[in-house]
Formats: sequence, structure tokens, C-alpha cells
Amino acid sequence: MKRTSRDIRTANRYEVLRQIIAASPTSRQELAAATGLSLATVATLVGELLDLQMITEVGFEDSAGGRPRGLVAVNASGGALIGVDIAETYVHVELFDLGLNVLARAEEDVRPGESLPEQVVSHVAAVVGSVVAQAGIEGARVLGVGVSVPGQVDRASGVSEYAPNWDWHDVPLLDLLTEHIAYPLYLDNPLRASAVAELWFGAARGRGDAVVVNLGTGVGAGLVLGGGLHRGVSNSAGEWGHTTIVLDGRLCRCGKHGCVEAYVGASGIMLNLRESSPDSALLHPEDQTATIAALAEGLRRRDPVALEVVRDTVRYLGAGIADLVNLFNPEVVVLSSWVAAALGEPLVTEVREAVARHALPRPMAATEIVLSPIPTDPVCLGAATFALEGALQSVGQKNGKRTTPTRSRAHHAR
Amino acid sequence: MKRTSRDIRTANRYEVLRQIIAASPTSRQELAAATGLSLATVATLVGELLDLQMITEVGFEDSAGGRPRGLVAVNASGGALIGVDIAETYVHVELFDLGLNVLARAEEDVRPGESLPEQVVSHVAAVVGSVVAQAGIEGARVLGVGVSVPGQVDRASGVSEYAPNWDWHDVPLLDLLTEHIAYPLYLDNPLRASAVAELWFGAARGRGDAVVVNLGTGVGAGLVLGGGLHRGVSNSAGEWGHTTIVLDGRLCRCGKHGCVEAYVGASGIMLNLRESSPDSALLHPEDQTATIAALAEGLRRRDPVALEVVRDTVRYLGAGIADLVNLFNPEVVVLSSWVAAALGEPLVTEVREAVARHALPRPMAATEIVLSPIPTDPVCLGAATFALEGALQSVGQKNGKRTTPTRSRAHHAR
DNA sequence: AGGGGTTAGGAAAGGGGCTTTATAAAGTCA
DNA sequence: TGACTTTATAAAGCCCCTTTCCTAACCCCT
Repeated sequence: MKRTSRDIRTANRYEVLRQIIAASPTSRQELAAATGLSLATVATLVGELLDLQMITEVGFEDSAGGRPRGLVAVNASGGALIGVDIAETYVHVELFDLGLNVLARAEEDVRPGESLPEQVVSHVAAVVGSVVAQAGIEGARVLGVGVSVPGQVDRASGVSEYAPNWDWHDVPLLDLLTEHIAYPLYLDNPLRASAVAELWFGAARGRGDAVVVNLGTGVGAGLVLGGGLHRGVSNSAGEWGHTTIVLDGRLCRCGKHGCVEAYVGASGIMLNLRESSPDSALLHPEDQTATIAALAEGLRRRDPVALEVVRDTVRYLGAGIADLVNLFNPEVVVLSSWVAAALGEPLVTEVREAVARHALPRPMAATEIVLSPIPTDPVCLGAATFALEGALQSVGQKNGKRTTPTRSRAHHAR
Repeated sequence: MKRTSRDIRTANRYEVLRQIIAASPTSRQELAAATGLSLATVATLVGELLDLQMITEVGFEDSAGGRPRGLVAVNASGGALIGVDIAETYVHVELFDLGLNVLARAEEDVRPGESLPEQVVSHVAAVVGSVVAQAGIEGARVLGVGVSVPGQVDRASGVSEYAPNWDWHDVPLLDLLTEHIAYPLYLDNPLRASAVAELWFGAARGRGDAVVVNLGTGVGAGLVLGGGLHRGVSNSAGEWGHTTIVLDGRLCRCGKHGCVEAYVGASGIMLNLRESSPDSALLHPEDQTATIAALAEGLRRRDPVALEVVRDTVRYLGAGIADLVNLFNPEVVVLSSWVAAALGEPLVTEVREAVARHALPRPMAATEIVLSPIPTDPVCLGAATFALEGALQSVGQKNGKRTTPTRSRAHHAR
């Protein structure tokens, strides 16, 4: 709420690093042009990042007749970030270098009976240890671990206030994890993780207002407003999945009726399929992944049943997304998570048409609807991004221990 | 999108003035405590406002044994602000002093045949002239005129992009008004006007995230996010009225089906009444105001038909507001506009219960639902507030002509 | 009446941030 | 080699906020 000039600095630091990651290698000139900052400011920010060893000088580029431009690039080996995606049935973790390339990944299943906090925490500790070993990274280089857990999260205290899938209430998850993991930890939920991934590396980059729609087993939205994540007063903004789309409609697993999720979540889609074609071979009872995959495959060969199911689903999805367009008036709506990835462009095409039917023409004309361009698991990437943000945030702090900005990098050792 | 330290200054200036208006007279100490700013900063901001003659020193207050606190208060006669509310059937205008007290008001009806832009503009010019004359204000003291017009508005260029009620398309309203009105003009729509009124003077004051729900002939929401108005990429965020609440439901005047407005807008409520009790004496066909007034009166005497209609309406309204709570996770939801004002607390009580049934428990627990505490027309007040913001914005500008901050106020002339 | 004690408010200094301007560095081209 | 161009850093300036110090103004007590 209260803004200070430090926030400006932090935002600019983010912006510069984002740009470097996106267009590595790049010159200070290009960064200044892309960010709108002055050359001097870019130079000092680049200096900071060089000191942090997050980026390195990698050579020179000819200029038009004058001194050549120095190039900087991400120092991939300057550190590692870990993203943990805790979901209902698995714990997935990826270890990234600073270019946000995946160096290692690991996964463990969480069986239905193993959902006590202590059990989940030991899974997490195991997979985190595994990726660190796998990547052959020394622990000191791990800048942080971002952890995504479904439901409502108090990121400041690190408490999982409510996780619907396991009926957790006020589990002090961060404290439990701290006992097993020595790296700095950052906790949030998958909606915000994938939103932040889009903001840094995906379709929301450089956009002021964006909505990231997650279509998976659960559905929800991550809100990027004014260039940053909107969290709401208790960090639970974006709960679009349990928004009412059909009053007194289909029963949702949340206990209410007519929620968006009941129609467009993975099990909602399965139900749409079952209702329209109960005997379809596309249906794999008890297996969401297989059913969605079969549906995707059916779309590719233009199977009429698959087309029908998608059209049916998009009736709801289109109306739901149109609501988001009307309310937020975003520049872009990004479709993310595994169902969206599986169904791909055919889905997006249908969604665009359906949203256009429901949304007001003016806001609709101002917003693009696209598939997430992020090739890996956006939740892991986003969780890792929380760790990256955390590492960058503490740069300017008093306890930074870097009292004299040493700036000792060899200058122009050509 | 790009923030600078000036934005911080502007925000602080707003905050200090808001506080002074709210708690006039007040001391610098109190202001510092209320805003979280240092005493020094408050002192310089107060100095600026004194120089602008927006506030004056009005005396002293005993301190606990030490030097007495100087008190400042709004300088009511330091200027005047005008708010214009252009609606479907009328143009309403109010002239405020700097304490935002109404000094004069005027109204003209817009008859159905008179909805050409030129005709509306001449109405506006007439009422603006009328209030200035009525208040006996010299023109130089009018700091600005805020104009609210329904629909989509480009506030930068001053174009009414689309006004649904009159089927206006890209009307250069500000240019037309400039020909008749010499004061600085500010254009926006009623949703944002009433939101800004709540932000400055109403239930959203001091809140980071708030949703102002307008219940009138049309319905919509004004979004206060991060302490400021959220506009969206094309200044049309908050179009909640045409959000789908019942897929394939009742036909809305926008041409689509199942919009919130079709159920909870004034004519939606009339339809609810007609459907449940076609012969009710409460129903005044063709007269929304009378019907809503009759309904309100019915509520007061606990008329079962009225109760039934409200309960019916709240079924939809509760679900719609619950969607807003889930999506935005606001600190407060403010019910505003004339239908909300007419139905009053009985409506709010019902709404609270209904929202609680539909919204997720955690976000719901964090948000209050209240009636707008603003006693006058919030749209006029909000429009005037746009003018106030405009007047404050240009303080720090280079062309401010106040090169040497004169600070010539007589100090301590007791 | 004249000192302490206490509180308010202003002025100055300081720190963080960004930009503009000057200067140094490193090339190109004639 | 010298003039020109372009880049990068350093210096200076401005804005904004805070902290610190000092004076102003009042109380109370002697």
C-alpha cells in the first residue's frame, strides 16, 4: 500500500533482468531502449547484477562507427533456482539455472493416504535433494526454493491456510519445510505462480494488465494488474473457478452449484463428455489425463464427439472468460496449465469466438487471447521465479553486507 | 505503467488532503500518524496546500503541556468544483466547495428525442452555468468540472467511445463541451466516478482493495485496487453488469442472455416483481423510480411481496457479488447508486447472507459489505473529485509558474 | 517572574533514486 | 595522425522522503 522509491528500484531491477533473460546477450543501449530508463540507470543496475554474478560480460558488438557496445548475458552458472509444484497427486520439482533452463527435474507421487503435512513435506525434501544431487550443484549456489501449494496461502507467515484437496487447515508449511531444506523458501499458490511465470517469461511480459487462466484439474485465474501481481487483501484473489456461471447449476466439488470449475475443470470436461456421449471411447473413467489426451487426439483428427465436447465446454469457458474480460479489461488473456496445453490451438480458436460472443465489444477488441508460450511446467517455473524475485529483492537491503560496492570486475579484458 | 517518484508525491498529496477533508480541522501530528508519513513530509505537503489556498490555518490546539499544535482546515471558499452526472433521462449537476459540501445543484431532463450530442452538451452547459450563477461564485474560483457519461470513455482524448443508452459512437464530447465551458474539464464514466467518491470520502477510504457495486438502472462495478482506481487497458474495467450469471438466462438489453444486470438492474427487479406477483400494487409500470420506492416502502412494513422480490433479486445479486469477492478479494464491497440507497439496510443484510453462501469462506471472511455512506449523489461527487485530482496533479508541474515557493503565509498571527 | 520540562514545527543534513551533462574510452574513416 | 562517432562511466543536479537538531511556544513549579 505504501510505496517508496525503493519499490521503483526493485521494479526496475526486475525489468532489466527480465529483459536480459529474454534477449540474452544484449547491450546496455538496448536495455535502456526497452525499459525506458536512462543509460546511466541501466548501467548501475547492470553493475549491480554483474556484482551479484547473475549476469556476465560476454563480449562486444559493433556499433555504427563508434565504440563497440559491451554485451551482457545471463550467467547461467551464477546460481540455481528450484521450483516445487505440490499438487493433489504428485510433487513435481525442477531446478533451473539463471537463464531459467531446466537442469534437473524430479517427481514423486502422493498417494491418497499420504496427505498428512509431514508426509508431503518429506516428499518435497526428497525431491529437492534429488534435483540438487542430480544437477551436481553445490548447495551454496541455490538462491532459493519456491513452493507452490494449492489453496489459500499466507505467504508472509508461510502458512497453508486452507488446501481443499487434503482438507488442510492452517498448516505451518514453511516452518515444516525449513526443518528439511536449508535454502531460502518462498511459498505461494499455483495460480499466482503461473501468473508470475507469464509475467516474467510468457505472454504477459511487458503488459500492464493480464489475466492468466489456469485450466487443469482445478481452474483459477492469476491477475496481473498494473504490471504486478494482484493478491487481494488476504492473498486469495483470482478464485475464478468457484465463480457462478449457471445459477443453481451443476454441483461442484466445493459444495456449491454452477461454478465455472464444475464445467471446465478436467472432471467437468469428463462429465460434459459423459453426458453427451456416454459410450465414447474417448472416455477413460477415473483417469483425467488419459481422457483429456484422448480428447486432444480426437480434436486433431476432427472426431465429431471430441469437437462436440470441446464446443460444449467452451460454451461455459467462453462465458467465464468473457466475464474476466469485462471486469478487468486486460491486454491479454493467457490460457495455461495442462488441459489448455493438451487441447492447444483448436481450443483457443473456439474460445476466442465464444468470448467474443459474450464479452462487450470494446474491451474485447482490446484483448488478445493466447495459449501460454511457456514450454515447461509453468507452476514450477513460476515458483522458481518467486525465488528469483526474492533473491533480487534483498539486494538493496541494509544487511546486504556489500557495504562498498566493489565493482571489481575486470574491465575490458579483451 | 512507468512509475516515478513524482507519483509517490502525488499520491501522498492526495492522501494528506483526503485526510484533512475527512477530519477538518486537524493537526500536522494527526496527519502524520494517519498517513504514515514523517512529520517533515507532512509539513511540506501542508505548506503546498496552504500556498494553493486549498486549506488554511485555523488556530491552535492544546498539546499535553508543550507547544500547541497548529490546526489546518479545508479552505471551503478557496475554490469550487463542479460534478456533472449525465444519465439516460437527466443531467444532474452539483457545485461543491473544497470541503465537498454542495453549494448549488441543478437538473435538466433529457427527453428521449433530445439525445443528440449537441443537445446533451447544451443541457450540460446550461446546468453548469446555472449552478455557478446560483452559488454566486466568480468563474476564476472554479477549479474544474468533472463530467460523468455512461458507457465507454477515453478520458485522455475526451471521447465518449460508446454510450449504449443513446447509441453514441466516438463522440468527441470534451471538444464539444470546451466550446461552451471555460473551466478545466475531466471526463469519465459513472462507475469510476462513484468509485473515486468512495475512495476519497466514502467506505473505501484508506482501503487498499475495494469494489464499489453500482445498483441503478444499469449496474456495474468500480474497482479500487492497490489504493487506486483500476481502469484496464482501454479504461473499461468494471463492466460487471454484463457478466453472465445464468447461462442462456433472461434476455438483457445488451442483447445477450443471463447478464447480472438483467436480474438486478432496476428493470430486472421490476421483472422479478412482475414474474412473482403480476398484480402487485407495488408495481408501477414504466416507472422504475416509483416501483423501487414502493418496494422500499414495502420492505419497511415487511410486506411479504416486497420481501419476496428482494429475496429473489438477492439470489442473483448475492451470486454476482460473491464472484467479485472471489476474484478480487477486496477489503470492502460498497453498495452504491439509487437502488441500493432506496432499499437500504434490509437489502444489505440479505446480500451479506447470500454472498456468504456463494463466496469462498476465506475471502468472504476478509471482506465487509456495506452501504455507501455518501449522502449525496455519488456520481456528481465523484465527478467533482476527478476535477479535484486534476487540480492537485498539476501542482508539481514545471509550468506551475510558482518558481519560487513563496510560502508567504503570515506565520502565527494569533 | 523566571527557570526547567515538554511538545510542535522548521531547517539542515543525509540517503536513495533517476536524469542530464561532461569526460574518458574505443572504435571508424579520411 | 587527426576528426568524428559511439559507448560507458563519473559528476552534478533534482526530487522525494526521513532523521536529527534546534528554536518556538506553552505549562508548571518555585
